[in-house]
Amino acid sequence: MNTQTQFAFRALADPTRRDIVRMLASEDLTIGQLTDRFDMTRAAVKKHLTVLSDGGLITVEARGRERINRLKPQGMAPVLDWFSYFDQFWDERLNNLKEAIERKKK
Amino acid sequence: MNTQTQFAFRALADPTRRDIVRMLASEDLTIGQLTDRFDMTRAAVKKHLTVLSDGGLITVEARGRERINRLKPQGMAPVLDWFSYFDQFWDERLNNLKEAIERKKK
DNA sequence: TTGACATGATACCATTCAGTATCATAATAA
DNA sequence: TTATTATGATACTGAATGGTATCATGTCAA
Repeated sequence: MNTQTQFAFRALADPTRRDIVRMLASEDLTIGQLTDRFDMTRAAVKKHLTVLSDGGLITVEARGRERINRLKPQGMAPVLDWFSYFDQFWDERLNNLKEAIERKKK
Repeated sequence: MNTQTQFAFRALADPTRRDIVRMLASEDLTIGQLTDRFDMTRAAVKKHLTVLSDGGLITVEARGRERINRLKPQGMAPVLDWFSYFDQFWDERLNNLKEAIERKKK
């Protein structure tokens, strides 16, 4: 039903795209700079960036002949909103999850 | 790198599987019961359940000739944990979800 | 025991997907 | 201007994916 949610989930389903998202969390990067960090062609990276853009997870700003790819954190909202559906079950069924997150934070 | 994280993300990337997860949040269901709720064959539902099981999101318990599919909320931990990397970027809405999780942890 | 029921498993099909190769275009530098 | 650089776009390929059809197996009920 909600295509935005679906596009965001789909964008995050690929490990390369999740890596890109993490990289863009640290700094804005051009396609060329991102390509340097992966073992694949620029065209492949560009495709991933298109999927991420469709998923609302990044924005692209043209600067001269370069394209600055920037993380758009709000794009993760639909995904986390989906998880919030489970709030009502949190106490009964997600106790272990909370503990797992807490444990990893220490 | 982390195959469990990848399997969980992949399992949640399909809208039918996310629907199944929501249904199982309300009640445990057999394959037949789930099939009644979708417009696809039992074999297709079974495949989705296998993917969800691989992703650690459900458990299956044999009871007689039936298979009880049960939500395994801890399976979402790897996914939410991945998101926690972006703590610094979360806006208010996303923080609210996170705080709701934290609160219920106490 | 026998038949019906719930599921498992496999083969097959169409589509999507991740990736490459290749060529075109726009901007920068010499 | 001309060469180089950064990117866009398209066609193609192999693998994965979502789905169906079909048959086998185990369990329950009469």
